[in-house]
Amino acid sequence: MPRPSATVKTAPSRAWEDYLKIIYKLESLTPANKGVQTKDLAERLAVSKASVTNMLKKLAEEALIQHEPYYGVRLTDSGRKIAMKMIRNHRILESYLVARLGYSWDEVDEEAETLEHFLSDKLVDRMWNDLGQPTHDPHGSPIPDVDGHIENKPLPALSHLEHNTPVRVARIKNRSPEELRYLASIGLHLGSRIVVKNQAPFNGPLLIEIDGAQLHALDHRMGLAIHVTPAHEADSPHV
Amino acid sequence: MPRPSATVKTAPSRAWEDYLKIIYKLESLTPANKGVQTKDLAERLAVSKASVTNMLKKLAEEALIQHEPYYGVRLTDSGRKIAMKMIRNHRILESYLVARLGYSWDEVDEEAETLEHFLSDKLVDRMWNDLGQPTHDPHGSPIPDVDGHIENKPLPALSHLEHNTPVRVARIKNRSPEELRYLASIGLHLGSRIVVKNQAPFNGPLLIEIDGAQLHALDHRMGLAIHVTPAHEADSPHV
DNA sequence: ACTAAAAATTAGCCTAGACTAAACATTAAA
DNA sequence: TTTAATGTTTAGTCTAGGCTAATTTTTAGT
Ligand SMILES: [Mn+2]
Ligand SMILES: [Mn+2]
Ligand SMILES: [Mn+2]
Ligand SMILES: [Mn+2]
Repeated sequence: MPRPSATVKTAPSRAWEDYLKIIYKLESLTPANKGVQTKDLAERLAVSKASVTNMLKKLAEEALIQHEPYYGVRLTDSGRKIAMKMIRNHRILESYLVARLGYSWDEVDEEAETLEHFLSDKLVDRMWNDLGQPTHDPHGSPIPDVDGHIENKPLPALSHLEHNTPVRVARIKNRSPEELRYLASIGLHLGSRIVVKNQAPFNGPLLIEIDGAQLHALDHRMGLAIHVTPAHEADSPHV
Repeated sequence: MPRPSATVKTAPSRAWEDYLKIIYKLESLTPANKGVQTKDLAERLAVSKASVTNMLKKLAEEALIQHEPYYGVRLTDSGRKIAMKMIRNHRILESYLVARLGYSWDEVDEEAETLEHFLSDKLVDRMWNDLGQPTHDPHGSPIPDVDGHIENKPLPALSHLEHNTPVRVARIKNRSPEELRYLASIGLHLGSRIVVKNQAPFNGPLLIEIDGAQLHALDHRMGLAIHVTPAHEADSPHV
């Protein structure tokens, strides 16, 4: 590696960017009075807890995070900016692969997870413009703008809905390729009209109707990942 | 980094791939009885000679090259295969950026130099098919096929031509973005019809006519990088 | 044939970013 | 309130891939 001189500011590495991105994602799942935990980062990044501690020290030195030992970690503005850039790169690339190169929604994440770190601003910008400046990716997740602002409208999950109220699928979070393929196979896509008929007790499976057709039993955890808007609001919310 | 276990074969790193690619490129400039020199690799890769020696040892251990100390280095079949894959990735990406995202030929190399290492086979294949399975990149360089075979037709350079014989530009090798922009600015593109009117002595500049229009003085070294076919052979050879 | 220059290697060092094992701090349970 | 479990940090290692300085080998010039 070309040794980065002490004075010249070197670009953040792939590792740093992934840490910052995951911290961002875990922040939203963290109670407001706590920071993101070392353990959770270690788990998501598939790395030892000691490695996380070690990296957090470096990120804190560069003022990308605030790290209070034993309390947890929070992004600073500059750290958040880098995280948002990764998410923007990721989601625009995923959108492009689906729209222009025939990828399906279960294939894009793997590709994007690596490439997000190596796409130039120019390339991301050109893909985004070529697509008509989309605001959401193929999973319905919002694309941050170039300044790092992101839509943050909380949408209810299928598992938390009143029964017999029609809704439309607006976003599907964090599912594995296998699960995404399964959803597609039962006809559940972004924009699908869903009616929850019933939920079995003890966090049991949901019974749902998809586009007025067949009933399907859907695992409770899957229902947590599927976020919806009221059916009347927008017929096909983003895409 | 996830420690690669001793038994599981790990993918070659970016550094290894760049070494193999540059070795491939230097092989064609090396006399048949010699190997590629450490010094030349160090220069092209912008690393120290000691670093090269060090890496060559590792590449030789994996049987990607044959390294005879003080003599030089040659690719093995498996090393060449990796080199060709990088060149294929690089050239297909460059082609795609020009054809689909409005890049000009001077902008693509920087992007491709990094991304070549991170593109999946699937993505490269889809870009290639989307483009209609091109055989040459935007600089006229041949694209290796998936098995690593590459067209190897030696084309004469402008600097070595008979005067007053019309030719067409078929390939432009290894020029900087600045030089490529200059060539475009004087109307010299792939497929341009050129007549060399004169060459000043002592490797002096060439006097050339471009598409029957104005005369331009062209530096001898630039003329070495511009390769041509006879004007009658194909009107617009690849592109 | 001898010597000087060029090229290559060796030896020793460094940083990034992993790891394990052990020590320490906090929280939850008894 | 003491203890056990959980989470975090520290200490010490390791590999990849760089570096410089010193040494060795080859090549070229006289
Ligand atoms: Mn994704
Ligand atoms: Mn990533
Ligand atoms: Mn190139
Ligand atoms: Mn490269």
